[in-house]
Amino acid sequence: MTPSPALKKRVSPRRKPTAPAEFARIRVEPAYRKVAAALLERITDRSISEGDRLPAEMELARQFGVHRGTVREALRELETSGVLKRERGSKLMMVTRPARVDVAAGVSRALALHDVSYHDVWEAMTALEPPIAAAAARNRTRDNLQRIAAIVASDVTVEQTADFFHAIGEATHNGVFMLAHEPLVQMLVPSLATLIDKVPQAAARVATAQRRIAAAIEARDSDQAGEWMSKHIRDFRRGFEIAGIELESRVGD
Amino acid sequence: MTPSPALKKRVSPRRKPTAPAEFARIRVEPAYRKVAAALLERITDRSISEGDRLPAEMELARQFGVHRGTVREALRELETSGVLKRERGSKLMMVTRPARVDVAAGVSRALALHDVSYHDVWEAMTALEPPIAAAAARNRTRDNLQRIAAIVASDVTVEQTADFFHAIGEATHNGVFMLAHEPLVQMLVPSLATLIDKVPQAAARVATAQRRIAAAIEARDSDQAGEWMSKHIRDFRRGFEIAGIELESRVGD
DNA sequence: ATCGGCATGATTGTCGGACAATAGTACAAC
DNA sequence: GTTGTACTATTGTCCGACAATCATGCCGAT
Repeated sequence: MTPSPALKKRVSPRRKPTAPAEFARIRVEPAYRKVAAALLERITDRSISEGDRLPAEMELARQFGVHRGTVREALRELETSGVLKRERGSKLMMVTRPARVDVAAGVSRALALHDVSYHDVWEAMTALEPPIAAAAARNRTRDNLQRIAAIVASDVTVEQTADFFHAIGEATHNGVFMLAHEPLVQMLVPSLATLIDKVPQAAARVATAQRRIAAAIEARDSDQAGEWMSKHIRDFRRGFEIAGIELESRVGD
Repeated sequence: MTPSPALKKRVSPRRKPTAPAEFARIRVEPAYRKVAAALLERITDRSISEGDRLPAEMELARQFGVHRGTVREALRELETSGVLKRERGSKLMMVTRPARVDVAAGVSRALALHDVSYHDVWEAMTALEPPIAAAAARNRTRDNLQRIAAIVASDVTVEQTADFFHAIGEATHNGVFMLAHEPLVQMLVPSLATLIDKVPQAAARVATAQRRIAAAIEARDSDQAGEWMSKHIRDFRRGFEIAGIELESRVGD
């Protein structure tokens, strides 16, 4: 191995704990992870900030004193966790704030692999969406209102429904809410298709609910907004039953 | 470039849309991402299932017809997204379901980078935790009860508080809930330390609330569980104010 | 028969070095 | 102004190599 200081250390790892004194586990972290950690720290503490471009791989390799391949592996990590991205066909990596939709995609995947059922998703939405609608009613701006109105005015489709939820989330002006209900919506989307397809009255009911919710949000009536959202979500469940979607079935991908 | 069929294609990418007919963007995906996608698909559709070991890197490289370095980059992606892991000091990678805590860590990081404030987190907890407690009251098993009792019986510390929330989450038996409130708890944890430190009566109040909530969950009284959790969360806010934690300040890392 | 030790092979982590394809840029030609 | 050319920087991918580590099986001592 060709050493290159500081990062080259490798320590012999654990061994079956045998006798008296308990030792702390020895962590042997590969260099690529250290590099990733080092970069991530600079990003989270904002010494490299949003929109900055990262140096070229070669340059990073030089600075860290590791091989370019090692840097690349680190970059892949940061890229998947969403803090690095490449803008449209550019070569250099740019520091970004993880896009909600990407983070949510990861969460959705995790949930799917954890065998959550439609019932689980629905239950969570029952709990989460009404307060979100209420918060939206409290915090919405005129811009939010416009966006919501535009969506409500258009035909009910799968994307339209997703957009609706999305816009409500935005209107809360609370990043936690936005990020929290994104995965739920993502997981629901595929089933929405069958729902709109198989339940004739679905589109109309959804449209009505959306209008009511939008109106309440416009009026800053958080109670009403929550109420109607509550009904809206309950309606989804009825829709599932009518469409013959088994509530206990795993939410597929 | 040394070709190796199937994955070696590279298409010349987009060019400024100039005139009449709009063309669809052409996606030029690097091989490492294709490899990652291919592996991920086999994992999400369960043809490689939980606990299976992945073949060695060389073998994968052979199968995909790419270089080992390329495979490694793909593996790093899957590793960070949590579907691959290495069991304690083993060499081969194992397929896993992303651990909640890891997924949540990513979410927390994203939220932190999105400048959410303590108020945002608190608002989300206000909305989310009471329904979770209610669901826990409905779905808890005896095992959950035991675990909760054990936690409530021990001294209030930062970890103890986190464990409490964790245990409540488990008791819902709903993966969505578990995953949803994990990031919130993670983001709260650092501030809990100051809270317990600076507010003398905090520990006692927390302990009381925990007991009440636990009792309601044991009695399967979901309304009461929600009620008390609601109070509990409100209390946190008061604690913040007393401790002098600025609600509008960014939740640091 | 069991156990510690040792050679052996497989696998990962990391390195050096190479080259084609692409993006950015600057400049000349139409 | 648009188009084409030339040059450079950078990424994506490859080849090949080697040390450290893990798993395994063999072997001799107890």
